[in-house]
Amino acid sequence: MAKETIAGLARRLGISKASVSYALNGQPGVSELTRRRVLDLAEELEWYPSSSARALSRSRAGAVGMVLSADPLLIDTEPYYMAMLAGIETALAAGDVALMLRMVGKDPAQERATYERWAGERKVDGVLVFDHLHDDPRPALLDRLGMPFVLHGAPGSAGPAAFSGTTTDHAVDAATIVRHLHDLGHRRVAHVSGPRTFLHEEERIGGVAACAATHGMEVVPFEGNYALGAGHDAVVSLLRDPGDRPITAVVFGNDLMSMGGLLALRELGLRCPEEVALVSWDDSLHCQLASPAVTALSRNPGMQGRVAAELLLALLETGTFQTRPMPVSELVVRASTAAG
Amino acid sequence: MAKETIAGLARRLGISKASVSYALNGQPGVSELTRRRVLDLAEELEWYPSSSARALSRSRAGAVGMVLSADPLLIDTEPYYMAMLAGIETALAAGDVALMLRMVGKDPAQERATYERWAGERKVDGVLVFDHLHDDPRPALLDRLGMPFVLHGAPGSAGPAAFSGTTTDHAVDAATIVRHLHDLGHRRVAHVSGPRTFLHEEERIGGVAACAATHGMEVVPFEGNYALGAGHDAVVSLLRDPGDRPITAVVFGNDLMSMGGLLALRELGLRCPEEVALVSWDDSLHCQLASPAVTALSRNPGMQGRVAAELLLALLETGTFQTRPMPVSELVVRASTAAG
DNA sequence: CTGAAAGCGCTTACAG
DNA sequence: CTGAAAGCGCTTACAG
Repeated sequence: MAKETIAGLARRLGISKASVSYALNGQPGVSELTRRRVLDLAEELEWYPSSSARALSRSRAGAVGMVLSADPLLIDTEPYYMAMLAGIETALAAGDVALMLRMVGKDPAQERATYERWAGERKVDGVLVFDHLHDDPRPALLDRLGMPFVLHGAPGSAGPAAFSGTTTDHAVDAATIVRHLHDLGHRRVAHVSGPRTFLHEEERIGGVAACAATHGMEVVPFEGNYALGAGHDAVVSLLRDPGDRPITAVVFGNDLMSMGGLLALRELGLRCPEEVALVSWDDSLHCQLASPAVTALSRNPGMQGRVAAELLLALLETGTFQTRPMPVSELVVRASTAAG
Repeated sequence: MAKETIAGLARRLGISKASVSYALNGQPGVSELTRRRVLDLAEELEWYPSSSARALSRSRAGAVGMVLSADPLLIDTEPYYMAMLAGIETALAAGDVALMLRMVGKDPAQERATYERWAGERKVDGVLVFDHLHDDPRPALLDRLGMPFVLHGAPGSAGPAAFSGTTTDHAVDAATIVRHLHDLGHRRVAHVSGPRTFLHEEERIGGVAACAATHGMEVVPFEGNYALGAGHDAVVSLLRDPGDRPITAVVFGNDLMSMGGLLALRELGLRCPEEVALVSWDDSLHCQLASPAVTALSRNPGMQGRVAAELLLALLETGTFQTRPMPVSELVVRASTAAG
């Protein structure tokens, strides 16, 4: 079949291209009868307007982009991403916007190059950006490029921002975790965080320290990189040599590090939770399946993704910035912090 | 900055739009000097050609699509998808083609509607299709739509196909697993497969049965749905009441069902591997982290995704169908099948 | 409510 | 090697 066009429909119906266009887009300027005839014919022919022609004349791509910048090591194992993606796609599909996905390594230059290219080619109308960094160059870059964006996961401590984003109050989450450990009698705990270049990790570290101080607890910080091995190494270096005041609980920045920590405890012959309790800052199937199952903060990545996507759609629609705080996370208590 | 166009570049350089276009696209028809001046100016201005204008005039979207049609339950937990996605994106990025991602529920109508829409709008130049089904309606649909596609994971038994695809010889993989269990002394095993609507599951079931027969082993089949609960329920119903000839090993169609099976064994008080051995048809971090760690077939989803994407790029480039067999999978032996 | 026309920003024969 | 022009398939003021 030769590809049908709007001109073809117009000819068949004996009307002008403009009328067909108005009818299709719900614009005024056509009678209801004409509109119906157009819509019926389009359906009968299984015809859809060309996305590139539409994009060109509207100066709107009808798609948004997302760069997944992550360690190849993590990308295929971190369940958080996939859950968030599902939420994002759900919201975008509802708004009739397509998702363009790009995966690059941990090299920040590649992420920036992708944004420059997308902006130059007008390939996407906006982007979703993740993990607010210290001195994050991306907001300024995207502003310069005229590319609308939503920053997902900015720390809650930031004031009214010059851009759209979801925020999480990590200090509250930190307090939830610390209080839980305090209630169980822990007085000296370790906090194995992700890299401090992430603002949310800064906020978590501060939150854990502050809440611990309030409760007269001591915190030993350890900076990891979210990989399994980092959790393992952290536990080995923190717990191999207990000393006189041993650490009795470890809080991990994500589920993979928690799993690494669990493996290390086994190697060291330390029993969990009797000798060392574990808490993960992200919940996932890994935490549920581990033995002992790991107590974890349930952060609902699917919902977070959905909200971030909705903010982006709203930004594209109305041009106004919005900041939307995520609900406080819930701690799912499992065997790894069972009362000793 | 007002958005630069090809006309603007031409004016600045005092040449025609055509020359600029030829220079950018590596076409003959411009002097080397002119080409350099164009390229240099484009770089200086950080200018890229508009993707929609290009798509419209070339009748080529510069993107391919992928519909992830899966249970919401599985989508956020099945690591196989994410790994494959990474491989796909790697290949596409190298070919300068964008990836359009769409997630829909398990409803096949939604997947088909997406293809119809994409074809009508000429939003993508081709699609990647997964999981060859019995009487799969998708190849015929895509042919009718004139949409090039690659079918990933067709069974190896199919003859020279009328379309491009990667194939896996599941019978060989089945034999690898069955022989391993036979060597360990197992004579009565269960095979908890995925749905039989998938051709590859048919082939696996047949392969397991055939190889077992050769070795004088008995196989109890059980049809699952790849979800954690299915693995759990299978083990409960197969092993709760051992009888006189108990099942001593269970083969699961994917990692999630394996994990469910492991949980069920624990509940039933059956020791693994001493009383019941476990094998998973997919490897993942779950298999590595489980205790006992689960013996699994390592299928390299990243490589599979990469090859499928390369086939699609080749198809778009040359228009010729290719079938590419995947290498035989390797069995990673872990504690769940340790010699009793 | 309808039609003729310009415009979105490229690519590509076709003359020179 | 270069320039003027048509075309890709829509949208959208502008007249009627």
